[in-house]
Amino acid sequence: MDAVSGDLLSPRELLAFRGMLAVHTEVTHALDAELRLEHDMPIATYDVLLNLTNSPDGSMRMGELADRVFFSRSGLTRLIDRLEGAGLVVRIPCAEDRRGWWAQATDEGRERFEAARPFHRRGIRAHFLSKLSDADQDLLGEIWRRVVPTAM
Amino acid sequence: MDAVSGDLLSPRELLAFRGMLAVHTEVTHALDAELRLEHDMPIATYDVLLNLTNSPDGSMRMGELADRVFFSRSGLTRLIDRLEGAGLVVRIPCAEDRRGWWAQATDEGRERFEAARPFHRRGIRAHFLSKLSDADQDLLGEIWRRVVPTAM
DNA sequence: TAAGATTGATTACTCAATCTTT
DNA sequence: AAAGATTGAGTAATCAATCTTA
Repeated sequence: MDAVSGDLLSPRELLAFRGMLAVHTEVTHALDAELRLEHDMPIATYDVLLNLTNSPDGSMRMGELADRVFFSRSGLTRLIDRLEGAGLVVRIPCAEDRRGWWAQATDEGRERFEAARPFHRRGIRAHFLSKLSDADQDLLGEIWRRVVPTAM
Repeated sequence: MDAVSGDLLSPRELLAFRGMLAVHTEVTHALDAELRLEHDMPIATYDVLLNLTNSPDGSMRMGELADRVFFSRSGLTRLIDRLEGAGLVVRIPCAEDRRGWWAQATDEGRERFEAARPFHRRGIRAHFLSKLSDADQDLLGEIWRRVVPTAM
C-alpha cells in the first residue's frame, strides 16, 4: 500500500501476489485431477452443476451462468453442449424472452453432482482449508471482498 | 480448521475458498488483457521471460522452467517453439547432459520484457496489491507458504 | 439497433507415445 | 530401464461474425 509505482515489487508484495498464483494453480489442479479420477467429472462441470443446483428453481440463464463460472459466452455454449450430450443438463427455451435459454440440471446431473459433492468438499479442505485457522479464513474472506467487491 | 469433513462448507470456508477463485480469475484476466493490449504479450510469455531474466545465467532448463510457469512439459515445448519463432528466446543444447536444452532470452526478449515490466508491475498493484495493507500482504505470504510449502 | 446465444475459425493446452541420451 | 524433451492426436477455450428476437 505504500510502494511507489515505479520500483520493483518488494519481497512482501512478491510473496503476496505470486503466492496466490502458486496456490491457486496447485489447489485447482489437484482438485480437478481427483474429481476426474474418482467421479469422471472435470471441475468446470462440477461448478456448472453447483450453480444450477444452488439456484432457487434449479436453472439459470446462459449468460448469468457464464459469468458465475468465469467462462466466455461461447465457451459456456460449448460446455453446455457437452453436458447436454452427456445427459447432465438440458436447455429450456425462455418464455419471457424468446432470445434466451435456461440451463437446467437433469435428475442424472443432480445425482452425479450430489455424489461428487462430499468428495470434493473433502478435497477443498484437504488441499486448502485445513491449512488455515478460522481467523485466517475470515481474513481471506475479508480481503477477497475488498479486491473484487462485485464478484462476491 | 474445526469443521467436520462430512458437512457443508461454512460461509467462512466458502468465502475463503471461492473468493480466491474469483480474485485469481478476475486479476489474471485483467493483467493478461492489458499486457496483450499494450505490449502484445500474453502473460504466459511474460512469465517465461521473467524466469529466464531472473535466473543467474539468463537461462533455464526446459523442465525446470515448465515447473516454474505451471505448464506441462509438452505445453512448455510448444510455448518455447512460439517464442523462438518470435525471436524472444533461443534453445541452446546442454553440454553436461546431451538430452537436455537451455532456454535463454534473446536481446530482443530481454528488451521486450524490460519494456513491459514496469507496466505489468503497475497492473499488479492496481488490480491487487493496492487493495491490501502491508499487514495483509504479510499475512497472505504467510498463508501461501503454509498451503504450498514447496512452491515458494 | 441492441441483446442473448450460437457458430466458424483459430489458438493453445494436455495426455500418451516416441526419440535420444544416460 | 529411466530421464529430458518433443511429437501426434485430441480436447477445449477464445474472438469475431452471425442469427434471432426485443
